[in-house]
Amino acid sequence: MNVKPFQTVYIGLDLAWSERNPSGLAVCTGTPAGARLVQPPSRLVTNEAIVQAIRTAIGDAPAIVAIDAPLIVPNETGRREAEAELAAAFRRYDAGPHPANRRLLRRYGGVRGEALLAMLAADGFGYVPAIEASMNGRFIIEVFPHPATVVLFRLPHILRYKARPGRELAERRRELGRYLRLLRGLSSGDPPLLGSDDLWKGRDLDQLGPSALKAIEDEADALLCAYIALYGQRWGTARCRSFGTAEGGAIFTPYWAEQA
DNA sequence: GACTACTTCTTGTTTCGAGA
DNA sequence: TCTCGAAACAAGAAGTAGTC
Repeated sequence: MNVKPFQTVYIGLDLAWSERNPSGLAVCTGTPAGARLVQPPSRLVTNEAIVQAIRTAIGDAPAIVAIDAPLIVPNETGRREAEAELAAAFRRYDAGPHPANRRLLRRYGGVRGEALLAMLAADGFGYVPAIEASMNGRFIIEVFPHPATVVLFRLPHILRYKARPGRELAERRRELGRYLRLLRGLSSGDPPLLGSDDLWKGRDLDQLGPSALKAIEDEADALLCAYIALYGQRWGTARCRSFGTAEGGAIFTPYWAEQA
């Protein structure tokens, strides 16, 4: 991929906890003033495929990879400080994060995020707990889409588009359709994300089953992760906040300007 | 056999009702 | 009023049953 000088590549990765399930990946390029989607969201399975896709996308350019998955998990049991703080701030919006610990993640083959960090370190990437405005280089951050949707789209609670016991397919379709419309609206956001206007437009969600909906969810979350990276570089701590610590794991998310 | 759909599991917090 | 326990809810993934 040919990236213009001084442009940053913003990569969103909705990372599955194990390689048994596909992960969504979206690639945008631009500057803190705005970016364009250059690679429509896709789904990849293995760590190798993900790393190769990232290497192909970034070339020699600086890049920020925003990953929706636990990256630093030092605790054997319980939950991380980041999850406790995030839950306290966003629980009223039903955006409580899933507890992550090594014992739980061992069921899925270990902390996949740590493995990816190690693989991408060879390409000059370093883990950071937060993005500062206009920072330049190659960074990896951990993000969580639900709080981001609440803040970016000013929602009273999260969009309930994920499969849950008792949640009807019709509700999932309705909420996912709403989510996709909001994502397309980022073309007029601050910063704007262009090129996503036609995404999923030809898909009739009412005709899709749970698996097809899940695939679109993964792609949509990947796109939002990429936008969080762009948003973070645009606003930094003025409109974003990092929960937790670098040592114990941190989750970076857009935050209300008056409270960030 | 491959795919889809549904249920269950795990961890931790919040809410609500019952009892002291 | 306070404490305790049960239920509900969030998340991602595994396991199982059903269908083609």
